[in-house]
Amino acid sequence: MPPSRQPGHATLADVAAAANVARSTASRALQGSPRISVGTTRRVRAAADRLGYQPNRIARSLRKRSGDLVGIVVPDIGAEFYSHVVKGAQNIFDKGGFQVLVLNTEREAAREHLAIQMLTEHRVAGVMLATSGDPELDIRVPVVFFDNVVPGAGVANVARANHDGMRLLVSHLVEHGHSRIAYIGGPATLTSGIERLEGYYRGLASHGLRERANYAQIADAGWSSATGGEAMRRLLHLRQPPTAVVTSSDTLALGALKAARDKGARVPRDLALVSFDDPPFGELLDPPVTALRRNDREMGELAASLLLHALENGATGPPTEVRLPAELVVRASCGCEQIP
Amino acid sequence: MPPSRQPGHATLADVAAAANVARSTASRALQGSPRISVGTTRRVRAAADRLGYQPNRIARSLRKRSGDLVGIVVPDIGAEFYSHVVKGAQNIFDKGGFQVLVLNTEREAAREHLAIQMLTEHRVAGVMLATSGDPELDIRVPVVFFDNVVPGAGVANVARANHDGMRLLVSHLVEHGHSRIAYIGGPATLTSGIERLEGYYRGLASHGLRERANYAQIADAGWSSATGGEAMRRLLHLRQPPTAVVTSSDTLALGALKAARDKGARVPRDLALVSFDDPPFGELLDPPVTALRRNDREMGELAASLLLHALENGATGPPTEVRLPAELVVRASCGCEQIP
DNA sequence: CTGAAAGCGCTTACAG
DNA sequence: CTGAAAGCGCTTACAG
Repeated sequence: MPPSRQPGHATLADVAAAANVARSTASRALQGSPRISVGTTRRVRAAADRLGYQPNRIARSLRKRSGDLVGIVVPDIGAEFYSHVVKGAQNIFDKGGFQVLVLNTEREAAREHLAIQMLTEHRVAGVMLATSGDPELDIRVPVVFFDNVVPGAGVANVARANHDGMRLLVSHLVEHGHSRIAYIGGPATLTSGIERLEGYYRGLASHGLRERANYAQIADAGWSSATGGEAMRRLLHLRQPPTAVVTSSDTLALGALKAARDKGARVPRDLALVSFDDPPFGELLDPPVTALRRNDREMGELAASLLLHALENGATGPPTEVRLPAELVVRASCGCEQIP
Repeated sequence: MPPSRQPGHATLADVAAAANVARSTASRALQGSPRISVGTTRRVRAAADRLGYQPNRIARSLRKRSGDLVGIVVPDIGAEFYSHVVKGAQNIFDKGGFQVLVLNTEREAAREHLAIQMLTEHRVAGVMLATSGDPELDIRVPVVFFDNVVPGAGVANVARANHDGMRLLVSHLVEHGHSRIAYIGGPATLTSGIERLEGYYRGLASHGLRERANYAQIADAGWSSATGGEAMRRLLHLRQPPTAVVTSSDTLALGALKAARDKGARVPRDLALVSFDDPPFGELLDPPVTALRRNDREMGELAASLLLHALENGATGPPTEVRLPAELVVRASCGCEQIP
């Protein structure tokens, strides 16, 4: 026996009966098919309104063998960066008529794996994924990787210009006369961890500066402020501490800034600080932090557009590889503006 | 003609054929039904593995007439508060076996209406909604309202202790000797806008302070920093400006702080400032801001738990009304700690 | 313990 | 222009 009828959900059959037509006719009328006469269409629509008919998308998806769901998988929806990406992406998917299933992985490969599986079981049309490094990715639908890139995979890869960005930051510190420039970044396991560290080294090299022992400090996988602070403390305890630090995220910058302040180091007088990822309200910090402009929402919009395009036109050829350009926002923590 | 078979998606029929059993048996084996012999179960599972079978949840939902989707509707997923709520809620739904469809409304009633309709058409099991005031809400599934309360509606209402929180803030300023205390808040149309303004007035009253003309300034519906700044500028231009300001959100506080600083008002020496909703990294601001501790994630977890409970046990009786308690985090902007 | 059959609510070739 | 029929991929009474 099927479960009892849910009250409050008229079906297409109900509408058809009320309008005195076949289900097929009702279906077509509701779709606005030109094959149905205007009179019938009107009658069906009226019946649907009268009954408060709301089509069952589950049934439609099953029958059409394609739904209007799309998945976004992120390490942490609570992180500003990801929530902004999701927002940007949703803007685009909305216009494309897609609904968004958001999954959190907490940066665990196992959860990422489950997330992908769940999305597959829901037969999503496509996926936007900021991978945390699931080693055995098995995605059977079009996927756009963002933030962390999987070269050559999916229909597109969207990431920031990590190399350029870091070099921009390092160069700016060099212009301030620094040569003892340290680095605080996330683990060098994923795109941004690897590329920003490389960018730091290249930045040093391009100015003829040498790499110093223990000047590259690595925080935890969550790029947490706490471990950013610990990294800063380690740097300050070095026999020859740096005169400038570049952090590879806003969260790390904030932790580092607080640690420096707690240790009595005045920024930028005793220690200059610049950061990837402009901290929210960076201009209100003490001191205001020089950083790279955020383009979180743009990344989401771009990634979503690329996915949408693939969904509509079919994926063709190798993945599109996109880098969002870096732009420096100069404030005081680098030494540019004097603090009163 | 039905659309052609999608490659890469084995069906239950495929599994059954491979295991030499009926579809019904395969289904039961995969569900771990005790009615099926261990041998058969093993055989079916092996076949499923071999074929990479991933059940079609769309089909299952249609047949069972209930799915594992739940909806969360928020005004702005990019806002820290909402992204944290969503994260907390997802934690809970995850454990309950539900997937989360997140919808943005941009604070527009029309979009909220569409969001609810979309969720209904997807036959979600329940909804968590931070309403922006859609006047004709028509939700046919269990709903938990959060942040903005709709008294008596839904299975539960979860909000912060807005009255208590504001009075806590006002009282603290009074303890610092202030009597000219102004307010910057969001529009008094929704729960937090209304209740925080009321809380401000009650706070004044409970200390025998009178309401002063133009001391309650209202920002825009997005509680944006920009309009918070404008409100602060209006206050500073008053013939008799306040000596202390309480803002009803972190974003307003940040805008107000910046405006005050730009006008040359030193905080807290010339002007004390306290805020609802601890700003992220409030301790790193200049000056560190005294505020109410955030409990965003808790709100999400609580709201989700209440919805889950209703889903499992059926909604019974009037809605549960929950208020998350307010707690003051004392820093420097109120005048408590002296700035060097 | 297993299977044949019905049916969830739609859409769409096919026939008229 | 309209309708009867099939079928999407499952689950579950019912029968054996």
